[in-house]
Formats: sequence, C-alpha cells, structure tokens
Amino acid sequence: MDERMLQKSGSAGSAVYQHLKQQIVSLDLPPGTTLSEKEMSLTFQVSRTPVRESFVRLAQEGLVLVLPQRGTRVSLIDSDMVEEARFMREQLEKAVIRLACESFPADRLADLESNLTEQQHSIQQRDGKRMFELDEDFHRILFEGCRKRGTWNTIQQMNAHLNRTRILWLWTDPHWEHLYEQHRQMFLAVKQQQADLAEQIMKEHMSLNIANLPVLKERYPEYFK
Amino acid sequence: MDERMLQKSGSAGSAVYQHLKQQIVSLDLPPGTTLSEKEMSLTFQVSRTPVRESFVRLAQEGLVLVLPQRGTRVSLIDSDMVEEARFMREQLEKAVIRLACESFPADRLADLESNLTEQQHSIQQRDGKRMFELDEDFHRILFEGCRKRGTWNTIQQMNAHLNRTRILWLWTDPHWEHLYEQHRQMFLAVKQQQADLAEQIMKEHMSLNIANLPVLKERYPEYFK
DNA sequence: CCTACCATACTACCATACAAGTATGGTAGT
DNA sequence: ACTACCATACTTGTATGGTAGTATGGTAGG
Repeated sequence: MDERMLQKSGSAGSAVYQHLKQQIVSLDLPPGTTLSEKEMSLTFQVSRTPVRESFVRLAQEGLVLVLPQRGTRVSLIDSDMVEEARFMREQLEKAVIRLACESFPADRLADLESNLTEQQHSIQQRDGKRMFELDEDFHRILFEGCRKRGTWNTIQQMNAHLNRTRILWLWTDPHWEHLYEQHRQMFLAVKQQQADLAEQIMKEHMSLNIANLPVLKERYPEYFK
Repeated sequence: MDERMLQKSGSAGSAVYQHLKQQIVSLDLPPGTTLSEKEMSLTFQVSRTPVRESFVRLAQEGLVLVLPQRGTRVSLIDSDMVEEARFMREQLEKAVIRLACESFPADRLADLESNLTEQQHSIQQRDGKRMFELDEDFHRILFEGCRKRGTWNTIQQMNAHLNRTRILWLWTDPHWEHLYEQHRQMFLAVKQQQADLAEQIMKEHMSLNIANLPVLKERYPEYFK
C-alpha cells in the first residue's frame, strides 16, 4: 500500500476499502469477480487484517458477498434492488427539488450553473467518466443545498446497484445530451421557483434509469442475479 | 460468547455486532458510552478480532465513533440526522402507503390486522418495549407488502438516530393510544384504498416524531451532539 | 468406463503478539 | 507553588500463525 494513499485515507484498511469500492462501482471489478483476502493482501502490500476489514465494510453495503470458508466475490447486480434504488431516488429527489424551489442558497445555485458548464465541456470532449461524476455532483449539490447531505449519503448505499447499471447503459448508448438538457431545465426551474415543473422533470429524469434494464440483462447476463 | 448465540448469528463477529447494535438502539448503552475492544472481548469471551469487526460495522452505520488510538464510543444523537431521518421516512412512507392503497397482498393485510390486535394487547399490559417492536413491524409489513424490503432496510441505517429519540420521548410521555389510533386509521385507509387519506395520516404520523425534540435535548443534554 | 473416496490446496475465521499513537499522573527542576 | 517533562498504562492499528470448513482433482475399487 502506497504511503501517500495511506495518509489520504487515514489507515490501510480505509485505503483498501476506498480503492476496492471505486473499482467495483466503476465496473473495473465486474460483478462475480472473486476476491480472496490473501490475493488482495499481496496486491496492496498489506496484511490480511486490513483487507478483511475492507471486506466487512463492503459486505455491509452489499457490494461484495462473503461466503464463509468458501470465498468472497463482487456481488451480482440485483434487478429488484436496482428498481428499489430508483424508487427511493425518485421519491427523495422529487421532495428535495421541491424544497430547492422554495429556498436555495445563492452560492450553491452558482455551483449548479458552473457544473452545467463543465457538463457541456465534458460532452464536447466525449469524456464519459467525467460526465458521470458531474451528473452525480449535480444531484449531490441539490441535496446539500437543502441541508440533506445525510440523506444523499444514505441513498448512496443502494445506489451502488443502480449506478452499475447506469454505467452499463452508458457503455451501449451514451445519451449525455438528453441528460444535460434535463439538468439544465431543472436548474432553471429551481432558479425560477417552479416547483411543479421541477418535480415533473425530475420524475422523468429518474425514470430514464430503469427503462433499458431488460436490454442490459440480455446483453450482460453474467453480471445479473 | 455463548454457543447458542454464535450458532444463531453464524459467526462470533456477527453475534457481537447484533448484540451491541441492539443495546445501542435500545439505549441500554447510552450515547457517549466508551466501549474499547479489549473490554468487549472480555465480556463476550472472544478475542479482539471479532469485536473489532463489529466495531467496523457499527461505525459504518454511524452507531459508534472510532477515534484512532484514542477510543471508541457510542455516537451521540445528531439532531440534524434525526430530522433528516424523519424527512426520509416521511417521503418514502407516504409513497409506499400510496402503493399499498393500489394493491396489497391479502395475507399481508391480515398480518397488519393481527399486528393491530397485538398492539391493543400490549397497550393494556403497559408493555412499552413490545409496543415499540410492533410499531416497527407495522411499518415494515407495509414496505414488504409493496415489495420494498430493501428500501426499508436502507432506512434503518439513519433510523438509528431517530429511533433513539423516539425511545427517549416514550420514556417521558407514553402516548401509545394516539399511535395505535393512527395505525388503525392507516390500516382502514389501505383496506378501502383511500390513497389521499392514507398519505395524509401517514404525514401526521411521521410529524409526531420530531415535535418534541427540543424538549428532549433539554432533558437529556448529555445524549445529544 | 464409472463411481466412491481421499489427499491436497484453497477459503474465511479467530486468537495472539507486536507496533504506534494518546491520555494521565507523578516527579524533578525552577 | 508552578511548570515542563517523562514513564506508564491505556487505546486502536497491523501482522501472522493456526483452525475449521469447502472445492477439486487424482486414484483405487467395482
């Protein structure tokens, strides 16, 4: 484990955890991959203890599945969990954007606007990875502006399943322009305090994530439960 | 660690985890209590390793706070987290009970009814602890009947903070009759598929949890952040 | 050729020893 | 009396050896 990385994360266990989580959510470690404490301890150059600690945390979030005395593997994407995550996000994001339409800090509104500018940039440069991050940031800023940061963090738990399907979908059909347009309209609705409009767009925005799930299950059957 | 308990939970680590979690949420271990791996390993008669594993899991849920090289203590109740948990539950429970009004399995509806009967029983017997469990069960059945079990589980994370305040409140003012009446009305609304009515009662039901927070902070200041 | 068995090489789980950071109380020096 | 220092007894973090359960491949027996 690199020293800089350790300092950033505070402990070896946290560093391994963050590294693995990033790789799992980005599908760098595809669903079904077997992990094993020993193997990871060798690649990260730490003992099995911090690796085991990271496995415990990942299992708690449903990102890996630990089978006692048999092995540990990256959890398959659960279609039901994907739909539930979408459901949760729809309800909470609709409620939050209504709050945002009532009152939203000016500086956070500015953050949204600069985020949109960066989105345009990333689309022009065909930088899908950056665009995905900006998408996440856009919604996170909405939550934070409404003082609902903890809610956003809680959503992230189940979001792991949803996000992995979103990445799969974007592999097959990068439809960034459509997403950007929705983001822009939501920004304007918040700025002009049009709650009903904002909620409606958000509802459609969230519905996008689920429509193509059957297609993905057919194209990547080995990734799904 | 008792052998029966170990068999029930699968591993020593899980057993310690479940035990501590139950004690924390029930305020048997009050907020601020220092824990220490060594101490717990002695009381549970296991080594530090499974105890440490349980600490990691509890920290992941925000139930304990681990300060490296200094100690571990039961996390104080965070007022902001309590309000956010209430917010999350309100949005999700409103959406779920609307779904329930559209369609709800007959056997689960029967479960709700028998749950209500048990609630009456527990109120007569002044069994607050049992009543609290039944309250939780009532809402869990609603989620499960709508195939939103994962959503319920996710809520539980943040619910730890909310539930601890609810217990404090019920220590000072056991108002079980009022809660029972709301539960009964929600049951009838679901049965008669009156979505708007059900949502309205649920909204009031969720609002109860937050009103007396300032009073509790004044009465138990050492429990809050 | 097929089947039952067993040695072997994995796995996660647990106990233990050591390392490193921190709080605390006593003591020497001013 | 007060302050600076340090030994000591804590704490969590990490490394490692051993245990028990499981999958697998080869082998002996039918």
